[in-house]
Amino acid sequence: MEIMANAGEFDPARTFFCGQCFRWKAVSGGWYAGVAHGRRLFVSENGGAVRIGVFPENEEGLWREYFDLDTDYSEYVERLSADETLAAACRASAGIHILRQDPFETLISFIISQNNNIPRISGIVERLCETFGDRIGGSGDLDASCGMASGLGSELPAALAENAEAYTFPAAKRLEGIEAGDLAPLRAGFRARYIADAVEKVNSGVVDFDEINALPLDKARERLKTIVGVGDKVADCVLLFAFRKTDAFPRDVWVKRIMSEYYPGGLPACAKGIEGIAQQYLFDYVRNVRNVKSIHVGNGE
DNA sequence: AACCAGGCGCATA
DNA sequence: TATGCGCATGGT
Repeated sequence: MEIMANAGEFDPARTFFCGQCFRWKAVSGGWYAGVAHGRRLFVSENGGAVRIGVFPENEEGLWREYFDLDTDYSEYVERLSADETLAAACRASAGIHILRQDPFETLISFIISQNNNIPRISGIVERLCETFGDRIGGSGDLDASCGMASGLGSELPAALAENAEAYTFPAAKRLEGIEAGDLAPLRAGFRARYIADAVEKVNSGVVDFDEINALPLDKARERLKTIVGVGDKVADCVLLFAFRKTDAFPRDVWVKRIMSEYYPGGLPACAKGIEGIAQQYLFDYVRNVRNVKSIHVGNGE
């Protein structure tokens, strides 16, 4: 299917590699492959048109929501550009969209992310999916997808054939009763017991995503933090990347460095209410655009 | 061979 | 409230 992104800019690479998700990868022909909502998904963009290769084809609304294609990001950029540094970050990282990811997947992924690096985070998440998820992209799906893809240009079938097989992220129910020891194949280290605690609290209803979604930010954050291994940063990642609470403001070490360098007194007034959006531009800016070595690292000189 | 990685829990003052 | 340290694992 083809969808026109509202107000132009949607950049798949910026969106997928700005640190909000861990399962998307670039494949051939300008396509990106990922898994969401239990589907194998291929995406490309050209001149404002977002092409989505997925089966079944009749869920456009779902993908509009997942990719946030109906939000006008130029309004965010315009607001944030009142500040010089944010303006530069927005320019450099144009095309970022905040995905609406599954809450459980986001929670587990960012528990895994703590004191960890991105390649290893992705590896642990992938092993979780391979071990406990459902295999998708079998030959039946492939045939259906190739038929579906015929209107999307000749590039997709090649990209698809090479990357057809994938595993869904397991639902919490699938992991019911799991203990840290059962997660040994993931090689998640000390995070295994955090994952187990999250699974237990989600399945028992102690942590209820619908309730959390309806709560104001502070209350929602506190609820998530009842899970062992979830602090302010992981909680805010869930609130921003799963519930799209734009005032959530995950402070990782990179954002902290930016804050101490540019905003010792806090974000400027133009970011009020959209701190999370500002955070994402800033994070991508220092990690993927600006020379990383040029940012002030450490506390001394 | 130390040091680091999208943090967090716990101990200590 | 504010520091400091250990933590599993894997890559430089």
